[in-house]
Amino acid sequence: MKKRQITIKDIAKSLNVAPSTVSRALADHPDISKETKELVLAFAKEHKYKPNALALSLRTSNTKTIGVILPQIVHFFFSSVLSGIEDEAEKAGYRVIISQSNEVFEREVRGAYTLQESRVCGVLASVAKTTTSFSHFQELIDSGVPVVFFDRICTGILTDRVVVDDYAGVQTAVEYLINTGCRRIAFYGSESHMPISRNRRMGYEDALRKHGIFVDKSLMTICNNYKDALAITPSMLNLPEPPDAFFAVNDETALGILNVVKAKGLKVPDQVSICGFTNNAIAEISNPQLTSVDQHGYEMGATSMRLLLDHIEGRRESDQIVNKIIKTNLVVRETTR
Amino acid sequence: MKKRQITIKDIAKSLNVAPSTVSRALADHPDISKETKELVLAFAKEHKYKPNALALSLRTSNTKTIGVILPQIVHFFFSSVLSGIEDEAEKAGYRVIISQSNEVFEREVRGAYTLQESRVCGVLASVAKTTTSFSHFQELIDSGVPVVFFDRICTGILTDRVVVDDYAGVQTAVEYLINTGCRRIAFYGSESHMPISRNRRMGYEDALRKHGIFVDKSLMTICNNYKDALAITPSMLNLPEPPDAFFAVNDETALGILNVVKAKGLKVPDQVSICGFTNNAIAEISNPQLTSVDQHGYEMGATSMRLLLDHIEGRRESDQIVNKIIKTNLVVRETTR
DNA sequence: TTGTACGCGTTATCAA
DNA sequence: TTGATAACGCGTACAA
Repeated sequence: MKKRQITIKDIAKSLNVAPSTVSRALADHPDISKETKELVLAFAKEHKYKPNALALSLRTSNTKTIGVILPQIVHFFFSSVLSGIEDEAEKAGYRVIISQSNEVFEREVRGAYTLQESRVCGVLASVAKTTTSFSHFQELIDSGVPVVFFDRICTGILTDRVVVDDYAGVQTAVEYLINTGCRRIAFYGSESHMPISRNRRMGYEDALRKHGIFVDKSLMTICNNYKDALAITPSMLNLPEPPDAFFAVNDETALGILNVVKAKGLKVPDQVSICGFTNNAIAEISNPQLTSVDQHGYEMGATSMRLLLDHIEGRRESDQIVNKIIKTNLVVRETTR
Repeated sequence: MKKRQITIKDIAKSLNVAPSTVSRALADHPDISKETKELVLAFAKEHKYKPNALALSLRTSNTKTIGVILPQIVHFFFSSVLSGIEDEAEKAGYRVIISQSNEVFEREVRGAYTLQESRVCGVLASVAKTTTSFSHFQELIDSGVPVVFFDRICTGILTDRVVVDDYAGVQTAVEYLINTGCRRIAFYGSESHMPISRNRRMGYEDALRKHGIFVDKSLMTICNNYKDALAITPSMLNLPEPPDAFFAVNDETALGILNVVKAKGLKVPDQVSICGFTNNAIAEISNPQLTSVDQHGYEMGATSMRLLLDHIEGRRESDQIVNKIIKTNLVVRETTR
């Protein structure tokens, strides 16, 4: 039951004028007489005329649309970023098409392809964990579609990036733990090849070294979710020299640790400090409230979008690459001294 | 530096054939000779030809795009729904444009308008709290754009709806509390005029009445976030006859209650039972783990999308209205007996 | 087997 | 002040 929407032609026919006249009247062109304008405007309003964005885009070669490729919408961090992107896009009069990869490489590629078919003006992307080949992104850039990577960037590709200062964020947090008296600090990280994972690990190691603390591999583990944290933490606590603090690369993991530690009867933060990363909504809600490194997802989204718009609207040399770094900040709550 | 993408015309010119020949070759039309086809396909592949979705949409009057209007992307429930929508849309070959209202009426209206300009094939919407006039949705429907409301529906408008069985969900949960020995059950709800709020309240009241328990207004309060729960709960506990159980319309609120109750030194669930709604990721992570009513956001999104597709692709009489109800289920964890 | 012409909805250009 | 025309990229009915 597809009802065709009313067009300029329809208005023209009904009013016995030329389509071009209607177009000009609607655009408030100075050449059009007051009477014709009023006539057209009244008719358009009555029949709820809405310009066809497709036809407009085709004519102007400008879709006023940007595409977002991200791993998972449901994650707090990514949905925060998306929210920032959408708010900023709407302010600038751009539409937003989303494509979630669900961490599946093939779907990410398909998404990039579809966005290009849609002739988006630009793409904001955060790559899937399984992605190791980046030609789908390179193809976008080669076709003249600006791409800005956020968070999970793509080192192989020369383009704008917006990242959080993972390294400094972790280092600051770990130093805080050290300064509050912790000496055996465990690190729960991701094994991935992605820069963010490496940066966080380095931030941890360097903080220890800076304070002359031995980097003990037995305190470092691959663990980045709640369930695994429940499974792994008991053995950590049973070490001959157990940790007196934990740093986790996300808040779910930190809460897993917290729950195990509490169940063991250890006092938080008196005997064990815990610090997470992201500053998820859950950090504030946990008990005791979780100390965490705020990743400012919303701001990252808004910043990425603004960067992309600079490109799209020609406010910047296109061959100039910008790397924005979003400052993290440590939100000290109750799981640390 | 907007580089124009390669078109069928470009290919035609380079290969000295007519555009229509290229078009047919790309579509694997039987009339085209093998040689020409191979020639065209090879050239297209080499130059990374991608069909222009705009031109195609304009020709076929079919954008293969759907629009989503929702209050806030960052909420766990809504991002779950969105994820379900996107997955189902991608399966069916549809693009997804998002528009978040941030609970602001004017922005919701603008979103509906923009989606109509984009000539979306259909719209999935959940209305803002501040929305009391619905003409922007009616206008979509009047223009032949099918609309499916999810969760926060619009009673004034005759169209498909997908809701969770709030009433039954709450009733079941409250009955569970009653059956496990609770008698003074507090209710933390929303004051809104929206059906979901009313349904939940009725589910609560009816469960009590069914079991011959007096509906005590002093146990019912307007409270639907963590902070307010921290503020309000102490006075609840100081009532002459304090509650022995709490039901909250979302999980953040339930956790606020939980934290206050624990701080008071009351045993959960021995002295006080607590039940939330949504079954947020945080429910599993809290300590003790929160009993909650699972709202199945992802499934709601997927179901809504499928319903919309039935409409769009003509698999259903367009004047027939469908109300889908997503069954909730009570996930009993550790905050209830 | 391939080419020509048209239309989808719009606006800029030129002509009247 | 208004109208006719062409073009954006594509597919298809019709002609060759």
